[in-house]
Amino acid sequence: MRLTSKGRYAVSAMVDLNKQQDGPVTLAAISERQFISLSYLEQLFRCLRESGLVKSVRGPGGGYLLAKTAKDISIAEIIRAVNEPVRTTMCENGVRGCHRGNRCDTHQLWESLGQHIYRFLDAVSLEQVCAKDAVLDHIELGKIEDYLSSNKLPEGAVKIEAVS
Amino acid sequence: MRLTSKGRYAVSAMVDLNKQQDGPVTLAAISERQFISLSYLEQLFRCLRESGLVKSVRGPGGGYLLAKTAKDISIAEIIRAVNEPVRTTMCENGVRGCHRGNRCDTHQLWESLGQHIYRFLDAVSLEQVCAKDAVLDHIELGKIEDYLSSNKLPEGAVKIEAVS
DNA sequence: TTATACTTGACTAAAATGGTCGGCTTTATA
DNA sequence: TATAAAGCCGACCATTTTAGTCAAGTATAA
Repeated sequence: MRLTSKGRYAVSAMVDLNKQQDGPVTLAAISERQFISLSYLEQLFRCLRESGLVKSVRGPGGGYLLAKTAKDISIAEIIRAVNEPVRTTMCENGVRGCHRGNRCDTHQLWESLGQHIYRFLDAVSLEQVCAKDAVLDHIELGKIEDYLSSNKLPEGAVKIEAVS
Repeated sequence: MRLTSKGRYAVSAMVDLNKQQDGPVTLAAISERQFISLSYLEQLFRCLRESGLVKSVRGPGGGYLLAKTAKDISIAEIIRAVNEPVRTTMCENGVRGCHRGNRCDTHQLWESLGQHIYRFLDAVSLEQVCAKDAVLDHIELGKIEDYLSSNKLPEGAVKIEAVS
């Protein structure tokens, strides 16, 4: 998982989609409201659909709908959907640094940070972002404590590609 | 503050520097150990010096030294030192989205995430990263709770440049 | 005075990003 | 059943950013 503006565009689009009440929402409409080019939205929604976050209705009157309720969609899922699966870090394949047997010093730092970011984004749902007076600082703190105490490593955690 | 490999290189170099015990450390030596090109290190250390994290000794036998103790240098400082100051997000200058008076929906999300990352990196010191058996997950959790309860907004927090 | 090491600025190759374009398929409805 | 609305899909491309090189300095210990 990487943090790029592509992911941010995707989140904006999903927020917009969630706010529209009835029937399929066309990309053209999202494009106008969010100032994202239609072609780019097509790219993003293809990813979102393939990840099972939205479903499409073709033909006139068609558009996109959320495939699950907003409460069950995390921001992490959205961002992951539009980014390529992470390449393995250099720490594993030994191209530079972190090789010849000695584990690199900063490895754990980046891994820890990556998990930290992942936990944050995974703990925030689309619904929470859409809520008018969401106070994310408090929302996520509780969740994060749960994660840490449960000690499970979230699959697909954020990779801060380590270099040496 | 941005998270790029430039920052990761800088952290690796600082870790290396801190591990060398006596006297100034030459960039040539760091270059060899960390597999970072000398020219690139020069660029990085210029930033680090200008930010007051290291000091240089010129001439033969010269090199670089930490300007403060490792305990007093946070990873956030290192990364900030080698990256340009953040441009204001689009949310403020109204180029696209988030303009015409209505504050963008995702603004708070990215701001919150940015602060979250910042707090993490600010709570970890160079010394901790160098410590052999550091368990960052636990180290940072305590500190983060302090931050949240003390309610102060760290200046220069991480910006996840918001787009809409 | 010379070799070592930092200092500085200009330049550049490669990759990522954020798109565009054109043509296709599905389907409601007139 | 013709047509237009909408999604689907693959190829392509310009710009920016990143990571790095190069060349020409300056300071200083020995």
